[in-house]
Amino acid sequence: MSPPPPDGAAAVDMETLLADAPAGHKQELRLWLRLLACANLIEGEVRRRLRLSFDTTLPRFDLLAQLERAGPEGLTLGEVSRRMMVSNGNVTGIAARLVAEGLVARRANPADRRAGALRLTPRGRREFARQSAAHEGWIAELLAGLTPADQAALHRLLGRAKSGALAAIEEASE
Amino acid sequence: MSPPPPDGAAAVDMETLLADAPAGHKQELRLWLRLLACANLIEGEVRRRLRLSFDTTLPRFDLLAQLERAGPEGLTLGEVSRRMMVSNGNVTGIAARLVAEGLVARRANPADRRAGALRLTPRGRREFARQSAAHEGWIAELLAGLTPADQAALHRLLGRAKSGALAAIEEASE
DNA sequence: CCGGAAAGATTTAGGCTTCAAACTTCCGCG
DNA sequence: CGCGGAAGTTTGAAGCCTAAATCTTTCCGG
Repeated sequence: MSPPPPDGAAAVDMETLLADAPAGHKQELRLWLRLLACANLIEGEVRRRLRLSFDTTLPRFDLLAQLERAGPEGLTLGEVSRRMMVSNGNVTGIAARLVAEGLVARRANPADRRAGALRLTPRGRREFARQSAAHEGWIAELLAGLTPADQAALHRLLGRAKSGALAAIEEASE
Repeated sequence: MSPPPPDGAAAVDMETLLADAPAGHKQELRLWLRLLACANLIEGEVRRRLRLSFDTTLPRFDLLAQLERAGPEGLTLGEVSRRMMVSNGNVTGIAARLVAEGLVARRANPADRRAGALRLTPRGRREFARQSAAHEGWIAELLAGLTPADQAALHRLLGRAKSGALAAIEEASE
């Protein structure tokens, strides 16, 4: 999603197309497509800037953020995977790259040799501080089209949507 | 994302964590994390159901949707890539798999041998109809936590957010 | 003490995604 | 005509992601 596909042509996304469609179609579908388009648009731009400014990726950034938040104790791989809401095996790979880059260190836990802790190295901490500051600015910039009141309202509605979806998922998997 | 990671443990996502954070942090960031969490939650569930019910994926479904909407003329690869807002090379691979599965056919264009058209096969059309009906129901179900008024308000706010983000991206790339 | 279930982590196979580099075909201009 | 750039597509390298299988270590009940 990052860059409006290499060909610089006018992007006609699915959402725009559906708006023109025969209509009559479900309102929920239109809402969902817009939500998705909106999230993908912003996420893509953030990914692009992470790559251009810091030569890194969103998953790497997210993992560093988890470790920064976790403090000096660090986190196990499993804990990181739960917090990032991604699979276990996925974290193995991302962590391996960050270790190779010297931003993250693994320390064995003598009390439980299965679970080693992941921690930021000093360099990792410095690097994340730089990235994090830029990231926060980007988000503010990308959401600047909304007034604070809009932001609050959107936050509230998304909260409802999230709980509703969670309930639906919960119910479906019984 | 899709399934609360294989380990069935309680998911503590980044958004929840940030809410607990020292506070004082930017409102935009909280909004963004919630938007992302919400979109990922729903998208993940849709992906999961597509896999379980139809043994397919979201990109495949999206590509079929584009072709269905396009009518009997079909679309070139480039046109599909623009509409799906993904890279050119990406569509090559997805289309190749759909062709191998017999849901999509390529037809050469004698007038321009570079650009062949992609079209649904009869089987592709039938299959998409099945998937599409289920998909629409899923979305309605997952968004059922919102009243129609909530949905309308959310749709409107997301429209503003999208335009604002587009403007910011536009401005940044000048 | 010991045998099996449970937990943490890794591996494997397959798919999606991007960017950048190549390739083919088309088109316009000299 | 013929050549160079533009357009459409493909390929390759790298990374992200999942589900499922596997391996190691721990824990617990008998």
